Amino acid sequence: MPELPEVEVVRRGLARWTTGARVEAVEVLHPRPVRRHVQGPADLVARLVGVRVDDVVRRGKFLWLELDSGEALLAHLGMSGQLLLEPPDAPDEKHLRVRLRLSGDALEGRELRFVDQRMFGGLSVVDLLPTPDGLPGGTGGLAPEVPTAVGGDGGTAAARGPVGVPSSPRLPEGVAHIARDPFDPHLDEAALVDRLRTRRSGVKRSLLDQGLLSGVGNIYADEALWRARLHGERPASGLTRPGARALLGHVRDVMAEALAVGGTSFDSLYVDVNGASGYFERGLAVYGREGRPCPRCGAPVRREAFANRSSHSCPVCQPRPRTVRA
DNA sequence: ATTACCGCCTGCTGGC
DNA sequence: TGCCAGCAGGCGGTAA
Repeated sequence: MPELPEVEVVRRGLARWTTGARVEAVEVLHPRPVRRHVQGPADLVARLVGVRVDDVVRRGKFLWLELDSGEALLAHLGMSGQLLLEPPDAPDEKHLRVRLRLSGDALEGRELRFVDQRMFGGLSVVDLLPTPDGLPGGTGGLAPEVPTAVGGDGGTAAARGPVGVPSSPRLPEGVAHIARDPFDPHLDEAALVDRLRTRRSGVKRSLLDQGLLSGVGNIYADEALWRARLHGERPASGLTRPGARALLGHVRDVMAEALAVGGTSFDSLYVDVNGASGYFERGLAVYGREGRPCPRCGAPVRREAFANRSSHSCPVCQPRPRTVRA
């Protein structure tokens, strides 16, 4: 399930190999992943052929290619989307949805493929609009190399290192409602802390609200809450300012550690542009580990229903809040 | 404005 | 063996 670290790994791969490339041809093999391009698949193709990729930018889990036409190829990986760079003679994946033939020196002939089993994700071409505040819209450019080291101390240094460079001060149409993410240098953390503390819903639900803070999904929400020793159903309004700041620090830390080892690959559904898995699964303390010992206290990890999915936590380190009587 | 829930998708697993 | 319910879950839409 691609969350911010996984999308950033993909962004870096695309930035490295497709910046400056030109789109030669586009083939839409399934209509569903381009459903958000309201003018239809033929229009999407027409807008892409002949344009050049100027930058690859990410905000939260949204990713886009800035095009020299003034538009953006906007992508969301959803649950199972992949953007792969492959030789044209590689066999088509079973769930290949869109193929983009590109020309560019760094590509060495490879084409870009959007592969998506469940089709929650998709591609569209939309206008690039100025940001309301005039600040960069997200993280772009050629970031430092993704470290290939596996294991080690979990990437404490990486948690403090640079994540990317600012993009142009533009956002694709329809992305303005997505908040800045924890790696964005223009995230207003004080304002976020104050806003978080006005929320009446649970702190996990708040972390997952992409309009408040973007990039956090179910995995990293559970991991950050474990680090902060908070149960996800604690009301966000009950956080102190230092408590909220500490929680955001844990969100940033766990995501930076995951990024440093290529992200989390739970099943084969998340891979980088070369098809390689990430290694952070071994860094997870609670997510997907029901019944196994809490790394901190040894109590068996608990799984609870949460909004038609699951939450994982330690029953000792993260006690449930007192049941609130209506 | 905030909050919560539903529907969208496919593949896999477990129970009967 | 086959069938089906349940599960994975991010996000847009909608209703309260």
